[in-house]
Amino acid sequence: MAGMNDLDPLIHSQLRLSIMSLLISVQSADFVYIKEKTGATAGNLSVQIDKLSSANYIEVIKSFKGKKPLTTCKITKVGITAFENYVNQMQQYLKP
Amino acid sequence: MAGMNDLDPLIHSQLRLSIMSLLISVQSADFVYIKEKTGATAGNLSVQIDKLSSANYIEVIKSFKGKKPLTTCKITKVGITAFENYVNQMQQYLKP
DNA sequence: TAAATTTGGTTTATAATATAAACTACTTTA
DNA sequence: TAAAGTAGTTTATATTATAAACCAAATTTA
Repeated sequence: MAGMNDLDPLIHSQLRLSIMSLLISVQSADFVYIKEKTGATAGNLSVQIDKLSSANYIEVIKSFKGKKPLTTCKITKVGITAFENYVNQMQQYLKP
Repeated sequence: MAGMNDLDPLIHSQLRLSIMSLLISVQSADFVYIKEKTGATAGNLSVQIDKLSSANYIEVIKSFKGKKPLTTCKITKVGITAFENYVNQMQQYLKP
């Protein structure tokens, strides 16, 4: 509770936190995998991936797996830093 | 990332998390004190205290200090449990 | 002592955010 | 070839957070 810095709102949303939490521990993950892991709807996931991508927290690579579209996500250096900051900030709330 | 349980939305909001985090470590705190510590506006604080109170996460006691109204907040047992659950859940996101 | 300001809030309106539903484009299967 | 499935995006709506406006009483200031 000392500093009480604001939590990065871009990471703080339930779904975006799940996405970042997942991507921090893997090389990359595709749309369907993230969807399954997080339990998000496709629409919501699409929107939140866009936001993280716009902030340059993640990189989105669009390709094809055979004839099906494949959206692959990777966390960026900026994203890693932002997530680490979020973790530190959040810890202050959890153990006051 | 294993279970990926949902975070209690009642606690997850930035300001309500701040309130709960503050109240978990003190006997009680009054409106003005919470307002200063969290940096919230009075309006927002009033609304969020109501929500936590409605969920029985905190107890709100209205009295007077001299001639001025005094709103005192205390975390309840329900609130303590909810906060502890939130902490455990959040930890899974922070260290995947 | 009357007017202005401060205190301690609540209520209401608006902005931001999350979510769901509908839609697109293409592919596979019956 | 019609129906169903895959992999998403777009748009509309519900939820949530925030700010602005307001209120009543007390206090300060001119």
